[in-house]
Amino acid sequence: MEALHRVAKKVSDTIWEIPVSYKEGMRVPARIYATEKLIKDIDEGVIDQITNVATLPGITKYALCMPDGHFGYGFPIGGVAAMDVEQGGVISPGGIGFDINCGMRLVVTNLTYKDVKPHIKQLVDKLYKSVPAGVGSKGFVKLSRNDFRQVLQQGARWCVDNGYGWEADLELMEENGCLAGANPDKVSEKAIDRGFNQIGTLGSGNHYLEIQVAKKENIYDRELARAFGITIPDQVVIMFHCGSRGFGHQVATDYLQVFLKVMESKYGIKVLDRELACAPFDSPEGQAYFAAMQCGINMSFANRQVILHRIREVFSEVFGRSAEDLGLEMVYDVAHNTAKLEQHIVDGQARSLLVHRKGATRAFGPDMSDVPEAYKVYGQPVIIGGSMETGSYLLAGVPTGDQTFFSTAHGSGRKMSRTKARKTWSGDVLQKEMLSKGIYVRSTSASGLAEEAGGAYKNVDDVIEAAELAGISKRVARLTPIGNIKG
DNA sequence: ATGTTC
Repeated sequence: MEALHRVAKKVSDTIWEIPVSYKEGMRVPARIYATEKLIKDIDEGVIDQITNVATLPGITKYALCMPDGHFGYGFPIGGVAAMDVEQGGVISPGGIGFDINCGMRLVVTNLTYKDVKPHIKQLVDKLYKSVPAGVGSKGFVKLSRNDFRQVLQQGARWCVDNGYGWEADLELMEENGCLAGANPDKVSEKAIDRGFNQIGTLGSGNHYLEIQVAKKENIYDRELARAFGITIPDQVVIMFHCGSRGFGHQVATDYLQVFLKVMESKYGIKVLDRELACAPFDSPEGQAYFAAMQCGINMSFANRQVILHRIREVFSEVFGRSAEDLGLEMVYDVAHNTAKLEQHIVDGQARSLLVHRKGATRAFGPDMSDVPEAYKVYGQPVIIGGSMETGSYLLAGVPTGDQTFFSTAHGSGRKMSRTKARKTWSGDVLQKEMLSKGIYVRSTSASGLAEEAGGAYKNVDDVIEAAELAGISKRVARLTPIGNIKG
């Protein structure tokens, strides 16, 4: 993009740095991760947004934008910002996203493409019924509001204790599927009302559940693939993408209002965009949002856990074998809309940082804390949802990820607005075209399907290449869709 | 993303 070439210094083939002189108030430079090829697809607005982020109190080292970055609410989607909580660092809902702990889960099977192909229509049709999708969808798990508060505190553990999943699942999730700081007392009744019947639901927009094939020619690192459970040629896997539904949305909405009231009057913080509303992490308001936001994180882990349970039921029914027998085991579960307190070394000093990742995935390298024992020597699995037409990726974190506080991309990244995508494609035609390409897709909404057309996204291969060249994650396997339920 | 404009 012309504008970025003009304002940024090219630090390497994949890093563009905008200096603090670009805009008054910038505390640190902004860095955008992209190859020359990707630069042309980056929204002009991303430059403005990421440099706004660079003015926030406590921001450390850089305001970062991942290679799938695009325009978002306040922060770009793909934004990463680490705030030093001992230096007045802030917490900002715009740096986390409305869909708190929107994330990805990947599950393997011991089936091959040949095994699954004759059943794909039946599998997708049954999954479509079992995993409610679309706006306003309700789950089959019937909870009281007080049960739901337990879910908010316990996350995926609640599900396993109540028959939705296996003990071994918990080990294979970011944070083991639960953050301890969640406090339901900091959540509004309205948020509880919106969320208590949404456990086990997919949602809408770019949320989906997909059956994919790890084609043998698309394995980039055989050792890592094996470690992560991809062991047979043309193995079938299941990937899904969803979040905290109306619950997380309400938590974000509630605290944006709280922060707007106190930000300037009580804390003297001025932001360049109201969408960057924030409060000091160490303030009562900041701590309350942090505790409520962790409820959103736990709700979302629980949501994905119940969906996994439903997937196991459907596969078991279709193949007439138990889920254990079908090898329906977790690879991993990653969050890509969070802020988490982490220790990082910055210029040789250990710092306590609140790392905002908004449309960005944590990608811890080998031997780091919270990487499951089974993956410790390899680094954390990173699950990248591409578009439903083109494909997705399994990656791993790498030691050189420290440059982004161990963060990488989260998906392909939109390059076309939803409005424009709706005008460009017809959902019905797209569905037929995808079927002819070997992808059986069902959606609650034809226009919603059109919004998610592959052409509305950047090329996922380019995004992943940029992340690998930059040294923030490495490719393990590319995954090809054969069936998709789109919310 | 979102009871898709409290």
